[in-house]
Amino acid sequence: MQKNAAPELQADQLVPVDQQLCFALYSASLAMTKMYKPRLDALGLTYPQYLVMLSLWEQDTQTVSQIGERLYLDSGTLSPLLKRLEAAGLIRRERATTDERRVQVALTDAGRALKTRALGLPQHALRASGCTLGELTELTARLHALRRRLAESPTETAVQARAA
Amino acid sequence: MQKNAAPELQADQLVPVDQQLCFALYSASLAMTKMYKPRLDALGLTYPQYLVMLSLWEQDTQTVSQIGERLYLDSGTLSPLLKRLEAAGLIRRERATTDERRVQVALTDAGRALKTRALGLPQHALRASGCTLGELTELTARLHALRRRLAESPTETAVQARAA
DNA sequence: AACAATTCAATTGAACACAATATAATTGCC
DNA sequence: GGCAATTATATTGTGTTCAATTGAATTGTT
Repeated sequence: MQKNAAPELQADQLVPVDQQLCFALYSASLAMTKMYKPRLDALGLTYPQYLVMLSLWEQDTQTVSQIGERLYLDSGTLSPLLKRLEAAGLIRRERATTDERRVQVALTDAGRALKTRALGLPQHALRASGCTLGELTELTARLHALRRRLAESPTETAVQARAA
Repeated sequence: MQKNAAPELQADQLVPVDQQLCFALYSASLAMTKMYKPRLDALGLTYPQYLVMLSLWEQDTQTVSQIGERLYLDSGTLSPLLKRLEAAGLIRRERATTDERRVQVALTDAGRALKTRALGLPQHALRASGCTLGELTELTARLHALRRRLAESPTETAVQARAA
C-alpha cells in the first residue's frame, strides 16, 4: 500500500456542482460583475467596457490586438464593444498610416476625464470582497496562475493531432 | 505612527488591470469555459447547459426557480436554455398540476444516459488546472465565500434607500 | 514583379446574462 | 366570494463571448 498518496478524484461518481471549481469560478465571476454594475452604470460603462478603459488608462493608444492580448479577448468581442465606446465619445478609432490593417484606439478628452471617476472602484471592490488587501493580492495571483495553466492545457484537436 | 496597520489601497491612483481581482476572476472564468469547450462539444452541451445537467443529475425533477437558486441564474437565462435542452431531447418541461405557475424540469432517458459520458470531466479539469486536489478544494471554497460576500454587498439602490 | 502565406480587423451566427416588463396563477385579506 | 398583492415563469432588448468566415493589407519567396 502506498504511503502519502495524494487524494484522487473518482471518475465513476458524480461530483456535486457546488464542489466543482469551474462552477465556483463561474458564479463568483458573475457575482463580481453584478456587484460592479451599479457603479459602472453611473459611469455609462458595462463591465467589459470598463476593462478596456482600464487598459487604455494604463497605456493610451493601442491597437485592437494589443487590447485583446492584454484582456484575452478576440476581435469578435472587441470590435462591437469598441464601436460602442466610440459612439459614447470615450475613444477614437483610426487606421494606422504605417500599416492600414491596424486600428489604433486612443482616448478622447472625455475618455481620459472618466478615469478620475473610476479610481474609487478597486477600493469599493476590496470592501465588498470582505478580504484584506493581502488576501486579495494572493487570490488574484492564484487566479492568474490558474488562467495561464488552463489556457496552456492541450486542446482536443491538439491531442488528436499528436495522436495522428 | 500606527503599528501593524493593514496595507491600504490608494483611491487616487490607477490600479493596473492585471492586479485587480475582478479581472483575474473574469479571465480565469472565461479560460475555464474555453478549456471545457471541446469536451462539452462532444456531449452536445454548452457550459451553462452542463451546469444545469449537473444540477439535474444530482437531483432529478426541479422547478425552474430551484435550478436558478442552485446556479444563481434567473429565468431570463434559464428559460431559453431549458428550451434548447428540451429540443435536444435531454429534459422534459411540464407545468406542475398542483401549482400551474411552476414548471417541473425532469431528465429524459437520454438526459440520464449522458451522465456517464460526463463523469470524467472534473478529473480532466483537475489535470488542466495543474492543482492538487487539496488546492482545488481550497480554492473552490474561497471562491464560494467570495461569491457569497459579493452577493451580500449592499447595492447602490439599497444604499440610497437607507439614506432616504 | 508576382503570388502565396500571413496578419489584422470586421462580420456573422449561436448562446448566454440580466434588467425590465408582461402574463398567468395563487395566496391573503376583508 | 372578490380583489389586491405576491409568486413563477416567459418575453424583450442590450451587450457580450466566441468560432468561423471574410476581406483587405502586408510580408516573404521566388
